[in-house]
Order: sequence, then structure tokens, then C-alpha cells
Amino acid sequence: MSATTRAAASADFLPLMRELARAYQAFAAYDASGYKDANLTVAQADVIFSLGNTAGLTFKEIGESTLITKGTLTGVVDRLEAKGLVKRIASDDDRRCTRVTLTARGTAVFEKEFPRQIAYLKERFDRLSAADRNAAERSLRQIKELF
Amino acid sequence: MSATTRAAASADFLPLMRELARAYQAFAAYDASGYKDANLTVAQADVIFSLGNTAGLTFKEIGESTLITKGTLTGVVDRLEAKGLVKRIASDDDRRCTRVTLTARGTAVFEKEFPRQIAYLKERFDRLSAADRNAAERSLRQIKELF
DNA sequence: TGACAATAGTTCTAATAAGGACTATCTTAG
DNA sequence: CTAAGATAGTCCTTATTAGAACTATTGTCA
Repeated sequence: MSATTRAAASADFLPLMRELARAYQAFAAYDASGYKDANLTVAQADVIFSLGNTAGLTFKEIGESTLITKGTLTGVVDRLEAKGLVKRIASDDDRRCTRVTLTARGTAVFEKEFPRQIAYLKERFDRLSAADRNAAERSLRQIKELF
Repeated sequence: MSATTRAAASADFLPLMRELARAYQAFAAYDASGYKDANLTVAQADVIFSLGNTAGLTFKEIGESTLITKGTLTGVVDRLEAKGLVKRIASDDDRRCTRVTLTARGTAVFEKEFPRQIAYLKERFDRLSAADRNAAERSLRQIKELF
């Protein structure tokens, strides 16, 4: 029995790891499919949804909310700005910061797409009982805290 | 109360969705960090681990195993081939298919990195009890099947 | 105050990632 | 057998993605 096989043999967490990847990918694919008609990517929608009902957020704040790293975020905001959905506003108090806010068109997109996507997702998540959802949430919190 | 706010108010699945994304991202970041020293990306390691202990797999089979889509897989295999870890072999019976196999160097990488990564991951997953792991696996299977 | 570390964004590079068009090859229906 | 459809990979485009180097600005401490 090789070292490789021996390592795998005692790895009874592999099915859990596999299910984590499969579940996330299945969800992510469904989530992304909801934005097709709106011509938004998941990253772009994440940013718009973060900005909705706020007076604007800094790149740092958007990054914390969406888990998009700053290097990526510059490009995402660039493309949203090119689409006229978002604008950069220089901050007065701290000139290192840039605030990003929704434009009128961005707000309109948010008010249309956010409820639509919530309903689109809710239709699936509601197939789970409240007990199952709570159990899943608890398990996922445990997993998150492993790392 | 706006339609947007109303939609979000009845969306009690949002915490679960958030935990799913957070848990997966935390795991993925830890997983990726394990390959730094080996100069492998997660996608490259996934392919090598799929090919380990096989006589070679087609692109289609690798894609099913790793969830990497074919357009991406061509590039991943290109880079692994450039590193000398993998080689393409034309199939005889079905000339549309290409089999991918580990080279001697690829096998050596597999036999070193696979047990190391399993141990690296096991150290974290073993912090969960068997019961918690089973509960998590069950929840994740439920979530996967929602989509 | 003045060097120096810390922070916020941008830019750059390499590598995914999805999807569609394209080529080559099988498969199947008539 | 042959035309039409299906399948396997490649190539192309657009958009992330992470991380490191870089600039500008702010905070800190002696």
C-alpha cells in the first residue's frame, strides 16, 4: 500500500470536501444564471447589491462585503462605471479613499434586479425546511471557522 | 417599505447563502495555500490528483471529476504539459478523444503532493467530530440537490 | 517636526472561468 | 451508404481572480 493510498484511506473528510465544492458550484451556477438577462456578472451584481440603500461605500468596504479583493474590484467598478451604473467620488476627509455610489440608472437596476434575484433564489431555498436550513447554516459556520 | 426592502425582509435564507459563500471561500483559500511551495494552482493540482492512479483520462472525464469546463481545461493541460507533468495521447478507438496521463515527473509530483495536501486538509477537518461532519455532508448534499 | 510604517487604490502579470464558434470525428436515421 | 445530428477538443473573447509592486496619503512615534 503506497503512501498515497494510505493517505487517502484515512481521509474520511473527503466526501464532505467534495460535497462542499459540489454544493457551492451548483448554487453559484444557478445564481449566475439569474443575471443573464440583466447582462450582469455575479461580481457586478454583488457590488450593486452592496451599494443599494447606502450613501456609497469605499472600495475597502465593498471588498469586505463581497469578498472581492481590491485588485479585482478596480476592474469590476471600472466596468460598472463604463455601463453608467456606478460612479467614483473622491473622499474629502481621507483623500486615499474613493467612495462608490449607484447612479440613477444603477439604482433602477438595483431596484429591479435585487428583488427579482431574491425571489429567484428563494424559490429554491424554500424547498428546505426551516430546521434543515438552520442545520445547514450551523454546519457551514463550523466549516468556515475551521480555516 | 419599498419592493426591494420587502423582498429582502422575507428572505430568511440569506444567512444560509452567506455562510455557504463564506465557508467555501475560507476552505478554498486554505486549500490553495497548500500548493504554494509546489508551484501548482488549485486547478492544476485537481487535474494531477484526478490522473493519479489511473491509466489516463480523457478531457471529458477530467472535466467531470474536477468541474473544470472544457474551454478552461485545454489551458490547464497546456500548462501542465509545458511543465512536463502530463502528456496528451491520441486515442485509437475514438479519434475525437485525447487521453491525458501523468509523466514520470507528474507521477512523482502526485505521490509527493497528494498525501501532503490530504494531511494538510485533514488537520483542519479532523477538528470536527464525526457527527458534525456527517451532518454537514448531509446538509451540503441537500443544498446541492436544490439546484 | 520628520522619518517611517500603515492604509487605500491602481496597475500589472499569470491563470482561471464560462460560453460560443470552429474542426474533426463518430453515430444514427432513412 | 449518406446526410444530419451529436460528441470531443481547440481557440477566442470577456471577465474575474489573487498577489505583488507602485503611488498617494495618513498616522505614529521619537
